[in-house]
Amino acid sequence: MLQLTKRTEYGLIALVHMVDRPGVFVSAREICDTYKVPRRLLAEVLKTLSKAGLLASHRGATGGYMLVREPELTSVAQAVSALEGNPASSSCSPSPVDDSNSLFPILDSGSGCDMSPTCPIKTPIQRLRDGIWSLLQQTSLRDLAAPTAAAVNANPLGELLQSAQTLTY
Amino acid sequence: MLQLTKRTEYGLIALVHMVDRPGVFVSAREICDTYKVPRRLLAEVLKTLSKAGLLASHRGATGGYMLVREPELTSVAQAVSALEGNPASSSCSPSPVDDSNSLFPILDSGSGCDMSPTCPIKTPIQRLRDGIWSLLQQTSLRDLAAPTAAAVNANPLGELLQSAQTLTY
DNA sequence: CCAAATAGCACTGATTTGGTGCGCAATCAT
DNA sequence: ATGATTGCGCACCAAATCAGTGCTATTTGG
Repeated sequence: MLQLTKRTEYGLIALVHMVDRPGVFVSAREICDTYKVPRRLLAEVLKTLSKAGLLASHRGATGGYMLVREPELTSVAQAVSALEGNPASSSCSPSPVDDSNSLFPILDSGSGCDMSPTCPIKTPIQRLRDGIWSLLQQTSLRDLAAPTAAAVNANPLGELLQSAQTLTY
Repeated sequence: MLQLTKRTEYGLIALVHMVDRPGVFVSAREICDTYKVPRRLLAEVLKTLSKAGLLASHRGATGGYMLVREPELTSVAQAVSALEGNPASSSCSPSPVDDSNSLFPILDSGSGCDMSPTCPIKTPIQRLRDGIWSLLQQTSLRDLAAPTAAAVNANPLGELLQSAQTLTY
């Protein structure tokens, strides 16, 4: 489905939470106590984000996780890419890319579609995915945490988000 | 996963195919013979799109399916919405909307999140979804079939698609 | 009448997803 | 030192989703 998994949602919750706690290690306990997400699962998610290089971890009594980079330097796409498998493993997609340098395998182009050259939707589907992925790529954790007018304007999402309601919660 | 299902891909293939066959009923056989998609499954998909009001069907020997509206009046979002369940049934989402008038339940706002008011990602997640959905909404079958410069410019996807390669297949 | 096509219903196997159990290793406060 | 706290690694499970299929009935054009 065209939907973020719970794991990804939990991951984004955690990441956004850490945007407000720069420079300190935040434990999984603190996060799950705050947002009522399954502790064990959140731990798994944080572990993954850590292995993906988005978070730094520290063990021990006062341990936890911390953003490795500035919030504006980490994109939602990186989190999604880390938490959900390789999204390019679709029928109309290039063969799986093992290039660890590529954080966005879905963007890699190729010719692995078994329906080509007759498939009329190959490129369209890819364009669709590229569009979605671009959205995620160009949305930083900072944008996600507290979208300012500047962020909205500097971001391709901005136009789309103009009409989005800004809730106070 | 943040990915279109096979059903949706097949559906889009069929829809795009029909963009090039305006005014005539296209059989499932013709489509699956052309693009090598499972016949039985494609039939199921077309049935669904028909029930959703995107396609008109005609039974009998020369029967088949035909686009109900002009290709620019049907959005990818409508197809996705018809072929994949209600995408709003997520944790940070409003309760399922049974309003049949709303083709895009994901866009409906509400307060069904069981994590509010502490959840800091509720609105961000929704904005993300809204952004993705807006992309799909504002991409017509025409855009998908043969994106012209005009379509690209008139479409929010345009900016994102500028860098997308235009393959000849 | 027959062949071709959609409509309806039900079903299956494989994969993904959400979530958990448990022991080990590191680290800090006392 | 030592125990409490925290992350780490590995394996596991149940439910949901997904891709794909079987079969029959009904409509319709030639």
